Amino acid sequence: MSRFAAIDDRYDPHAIESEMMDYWDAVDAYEQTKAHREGNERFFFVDGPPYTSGSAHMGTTWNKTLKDCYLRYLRMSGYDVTDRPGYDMHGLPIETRVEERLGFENKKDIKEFGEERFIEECKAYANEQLEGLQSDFQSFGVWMDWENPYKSVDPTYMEAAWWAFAQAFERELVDQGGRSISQCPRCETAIAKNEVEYEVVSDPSIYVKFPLTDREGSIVIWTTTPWTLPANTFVAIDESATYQAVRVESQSTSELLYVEEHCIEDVVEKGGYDEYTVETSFDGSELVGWTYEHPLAQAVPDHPSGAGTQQLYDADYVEIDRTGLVHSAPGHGPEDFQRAQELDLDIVCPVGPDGSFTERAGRYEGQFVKDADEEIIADLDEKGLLVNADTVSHDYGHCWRCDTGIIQIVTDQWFITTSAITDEMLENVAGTDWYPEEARDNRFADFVDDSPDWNVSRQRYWDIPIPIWTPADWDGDLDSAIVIGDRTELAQRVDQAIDPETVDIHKDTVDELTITEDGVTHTRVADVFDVWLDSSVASWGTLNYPSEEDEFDELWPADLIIEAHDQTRGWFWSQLAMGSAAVGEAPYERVLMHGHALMPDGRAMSKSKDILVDPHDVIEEYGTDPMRAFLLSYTARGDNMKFSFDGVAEMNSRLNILWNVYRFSMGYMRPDGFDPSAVTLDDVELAIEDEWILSRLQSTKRAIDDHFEAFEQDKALNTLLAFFVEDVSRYYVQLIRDRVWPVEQTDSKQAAYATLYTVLEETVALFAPFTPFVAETLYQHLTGDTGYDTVHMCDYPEPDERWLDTELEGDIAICRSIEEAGANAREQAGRSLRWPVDRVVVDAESDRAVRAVERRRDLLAERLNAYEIELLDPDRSFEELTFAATADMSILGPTFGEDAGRIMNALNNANVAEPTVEALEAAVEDEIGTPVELTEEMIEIETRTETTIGSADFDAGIVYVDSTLTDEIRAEGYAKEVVRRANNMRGDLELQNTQEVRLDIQLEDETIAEYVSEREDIVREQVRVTAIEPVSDGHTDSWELTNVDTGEPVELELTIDPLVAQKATE
RNA sequence: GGGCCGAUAGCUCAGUUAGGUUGAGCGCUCGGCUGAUAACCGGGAGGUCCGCGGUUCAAAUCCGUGUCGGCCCA
Repeated sequence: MSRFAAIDDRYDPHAIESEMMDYWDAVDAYEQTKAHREGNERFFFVDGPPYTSGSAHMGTTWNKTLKDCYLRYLRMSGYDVTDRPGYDMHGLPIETRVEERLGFENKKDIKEFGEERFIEECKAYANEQLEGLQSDFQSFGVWMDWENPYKSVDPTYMEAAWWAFAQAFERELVDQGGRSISQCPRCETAIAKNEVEYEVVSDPSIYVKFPLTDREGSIVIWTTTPWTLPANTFVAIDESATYQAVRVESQSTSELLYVEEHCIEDVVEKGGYDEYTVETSFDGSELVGWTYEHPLAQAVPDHPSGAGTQQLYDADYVEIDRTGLVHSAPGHGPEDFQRAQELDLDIVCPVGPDGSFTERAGRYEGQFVKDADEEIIADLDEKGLLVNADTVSHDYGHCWRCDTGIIQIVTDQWFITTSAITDEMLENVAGTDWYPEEARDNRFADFVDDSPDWNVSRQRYWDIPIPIWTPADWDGDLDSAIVIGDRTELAQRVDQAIDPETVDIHKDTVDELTITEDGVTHTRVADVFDVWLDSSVASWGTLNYPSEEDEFDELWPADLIIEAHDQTRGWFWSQLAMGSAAVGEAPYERVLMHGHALMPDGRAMSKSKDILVDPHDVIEEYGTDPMRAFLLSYTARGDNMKFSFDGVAEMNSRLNILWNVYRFSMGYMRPDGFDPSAVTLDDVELAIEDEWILSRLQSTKRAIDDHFEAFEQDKALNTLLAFFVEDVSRYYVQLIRDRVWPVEQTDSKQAAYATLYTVLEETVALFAPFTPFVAETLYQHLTGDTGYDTVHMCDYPEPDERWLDTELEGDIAICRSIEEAGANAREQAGRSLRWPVDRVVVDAESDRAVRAVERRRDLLAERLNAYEIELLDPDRSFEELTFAATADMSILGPTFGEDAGRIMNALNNANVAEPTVEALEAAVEDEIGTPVELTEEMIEIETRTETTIGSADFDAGIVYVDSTLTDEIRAEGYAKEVVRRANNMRGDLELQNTQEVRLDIQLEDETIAEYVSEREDIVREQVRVTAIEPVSDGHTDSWELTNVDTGEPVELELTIDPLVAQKATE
């Protein structure tokens, strides 16, 4: 592309995005960019693998966009960055999708279909989904190593999990045995607590009497799961609570019930008893050891009945709620299980993996547990043990995939005993840096501290097989179990001949393999891993460890990971647990934890409920760069992001300003043949505004660097946008228009071009990590064949002290606030900026402001269109004014205490003729009725004018605009009115900038015509007029001016004739 | 039920570490410019700082409490 080639009139994100995609492909931009940094310092980033189900949602889009922004930034900063994307492709969610697809209802269907075929179907499904995600991510402009993603289903990766598990086993952090787990009865597998989703459902709510066997009466318990009563083993109470024996009576009966004292009324009401009397009080501790009869003793003859069962025990999970006595079934609930282990009680679970009662459940055998509730309640009623039966709406856990209500049962599972290394994990966490920092200390550390052992086994098909082989009739002794750490070891030890390079190690393959050692044949345990274990090994799996060792030795642990806050329970935790268990270290050093993408109204997005914003729709409507800019302009440090279409549109319009500034610049540089390599900043004499914008550029780069260092890409982007929109577009470009307009190649013009070029070239590079498409387009147009093939090969621009001048920046900041006030004052005076004013008076209150005005008087005069700038230093003030004051509360407050507020108001309202403390004291006394003693520190005096002169405050003073008319002003003003109309016509005629014309001016008012002719020079220069003369064959238009003195309308007719010769050269 | 995070202009967010009269962008509105022109620029109006209570001369800011939203855990 040739330098300064014309760009489209309008910023069209879609057009440039598809153009740049093709361009990047054509020049191998990504590959070149990576090669460019090869051999530099390495940066090890690990991509948290998205799950391969469905297409990318807004949360994933935000996540990947953040990653892309930081990776591009790091690469431009010189690092050789690892950027291998990953995909989490195993697990129950994919199994259930495939089951749905095949029309399966439960595990039996899978067995009939064949495990091997089912696994193939899962693999095909996961790969299909992966393709969709890859192309989504690419369309978001994300640059990662798409040719070479890590996939959790590749044997090389699966081996990383085997290796880690074997390490943990060697460190004696693996255990096997019965535990209370959450079971999905449809999927027939244990599911992790974090896979349980809560939904409000209606369940039975029953109060049941358990008759005491060593004394009169019954204890009362409450439960929402009648089906757990067959497994009742003990009842828990709170030792420190007070329980009471209550005599309850109704028409025919009178009986004694034991409940916690605060629960009596509720139980009496529920039982429908007419009267009650409290007979005795007991400390909770007195109840321990009481015995009762199992409430379903007849229906369930084989109920838990070992030593110590059907007794009352203290337990810390008891809440004073309902009855204060808690039915405990260690075969179901995890807390009950744990307490029963402590108490050495029998643990009985009469429920199978499919949720139906086993023979130990007696009469209920074969029924699905929830279906048996009704019969159990009826049986209790029949025996007179039911106090009350009702229903309750509450949150109940459901399977995350198939939405079936989960049940708690005790089954044999494999664990990594993370609870044994809690301290080590906490120590490892302390060594990591989190952004935001509080997330680590408040949220993550708490979670780590509380986390129980990690159940890593699942009774399913589509995941990494647990690499454990055990002898027939294994007794549970871990010493006789064989754990395999990789494929090479597998090939060496199994009885069958396999090739470690090609063997697939999914369940269907490894289940066939046996290991015979010392005459004993071992077979593999049937379970597969929890899918969370897959991604927990990503930090070495992504480096192909253990099959390749070099990269692991050099890079591990990860320098950075970037994920959302829901990963505290997920990937942040699982990686820490696995790293700690296998290697004793955290696998990451820095964590950037962002929030969730919410709906515009603040609701959570939910695909299943069809509450979502689809990134594809956003891209289609606004384009990728505006979407990226929007996403990146939000803080990535913990907070959620409310998606906003208006926000994306806003970014679109900012990028449009970017586009227009480049178009404006190149529109002059091109015809002038400006050559940036021949004319550099060192070759020209810079004007004050050139020096200023160059300094602003340095300050901006410095701020952006600081923000990136702190993982505040939002502030970096907002700083950059503010610089470009406010400093470059709104100020610098406005200031240099007059310098680049003349046809002549002036030194001033060259200086402006050299400056502008520097600013533009560095700015596109600064934008590159945020909005790669528009940055690339503008870079290519700007540099043509002289630059890199892609802007992403540039070094990220660094501040250059040589151009930094903070004093000048301060001056201009003050001048701009004076200009702003001046504009305001002009509005009051009713004089538009096109008309010059005789004088502007700046009443400066600070020495800093005085210095700025003294030094930048010319600039101010030009910007304010004033013939003269009059400066009043802090000692002097503008006559014809009254004065007011602003209170300084930091002094007023401590001095006057509770009166300070009233005095402040009085001061703020005061209007006095002299700027003295005495005058203000009088005014304040007048208002509040009591005398006060003020000092100068308490107040800041300001002026107020009531004359026709316009005035307005700025940060450090007041600006007055004197709009008195003079003939000189009239002449210039009317001439500019003509210029405006003439140039309007040039625009209508679509004349080129350099096109010269002849102009005929017809004004009906002779006085005004006289004024215009006085300043013909202005018209000639600003309309590129060669001659002002009668024109017979031009384009004519008529206008209405206003007579500034009378307000009367004045007729103006202009005729323009473009010169033919000029046309030809254009 | 518990932990963490959040609530400030019509919208999106700063300001809370360190108490001292609440800011920006967008939108709205009025205007300017008319050589970036379906662009660009300026002025203005918009606030119970979620409610209640407390500490303090003074609270958006500190403390307590409630409500609503998000994440996590039960």
